[in-house]
Amino acid sequence: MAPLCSVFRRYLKSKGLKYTAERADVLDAIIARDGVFEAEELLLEMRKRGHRVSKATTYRTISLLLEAGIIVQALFDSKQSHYQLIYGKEPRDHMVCMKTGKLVEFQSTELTALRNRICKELGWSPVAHRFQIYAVSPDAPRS
Amino acid sequence: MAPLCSVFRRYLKSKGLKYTAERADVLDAIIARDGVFEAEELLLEMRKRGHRVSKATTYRTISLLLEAGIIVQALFDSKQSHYQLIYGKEPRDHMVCMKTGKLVEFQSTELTALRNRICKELGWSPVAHRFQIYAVSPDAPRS
DNA sequence: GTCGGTGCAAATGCTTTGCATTGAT
DNA sequence: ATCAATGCAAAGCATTTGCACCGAC
Repeated sequence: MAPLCSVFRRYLKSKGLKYTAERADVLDAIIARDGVFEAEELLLEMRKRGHRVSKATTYRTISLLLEAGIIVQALFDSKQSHYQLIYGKEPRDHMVCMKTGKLVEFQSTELTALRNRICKELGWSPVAHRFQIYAVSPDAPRS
Repeated sequence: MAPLCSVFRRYLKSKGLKYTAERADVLDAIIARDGVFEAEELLLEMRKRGHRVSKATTYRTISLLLEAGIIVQALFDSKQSHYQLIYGKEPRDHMVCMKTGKLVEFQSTELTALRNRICKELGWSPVAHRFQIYAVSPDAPRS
């Protein structure tokens, strides 16, 4: 599997765009987080490493990474966007604790199979899906 | 099954709040739409019927209906919130066409069973879930 | 020297809030 | 009288955009 930066570089090249230091910084910050992240967290991560990338560039890079299929939008509860590195990984779904906010990722091939079956019945061609479970984790204080 | 307005009224009463004409208007508009809706659409719907409810009150009422468990947030793709009447209905999931934007609702007991199984394995107690399939509908023009 | 890239600040657009007024019990 | 509800306009907040400047090829 090609390293992420070359995947991104290749994508950019195909669009006549450049792989700049700022774009590399954003990608590095995403790799460092390795999980669900928000735009603001990337800014903090980069600052921590002494890199100053503007908010605008960060958002613009996130946008490119989405287009490239390297990251996807993940959670869907808050108003804020959450993203997640996806390239080279199995798609992951999320379970969120309604009391503690704890987030657990899981994957289920059964789910994908079910999705494909539902699509087939209706004559649609599946592309992707999102599944999020709201639940209470065992370590939540019982009310 | 109790009519929606009494469910709402009962909820409000339990919180020491009132069932006002404006709140009734919002609920009526939601019932009239019968599907996924946005705040702005409710304002239009109400205007169409000659009711003037402010944007602020509409949002405040949506908030109360969410608390009451009468509606839930539905789609999760755009920045905008989408809601859906849920009380007295089976939870419904969504399939969105990536080319035409067409929206289809479906329900799957299998999905709920799968959700419960996943929770059980991890020791969590399931409360709710959301599932959205991204696909291409058969009536989309092939690229 | 032409394009794209960047940062800044301003704009956007949905949603929320502060506040003065109004209404119900 | 008290307590909540309403409408308006202003504020919030994540995200996007316009613009001037910079740099690579």
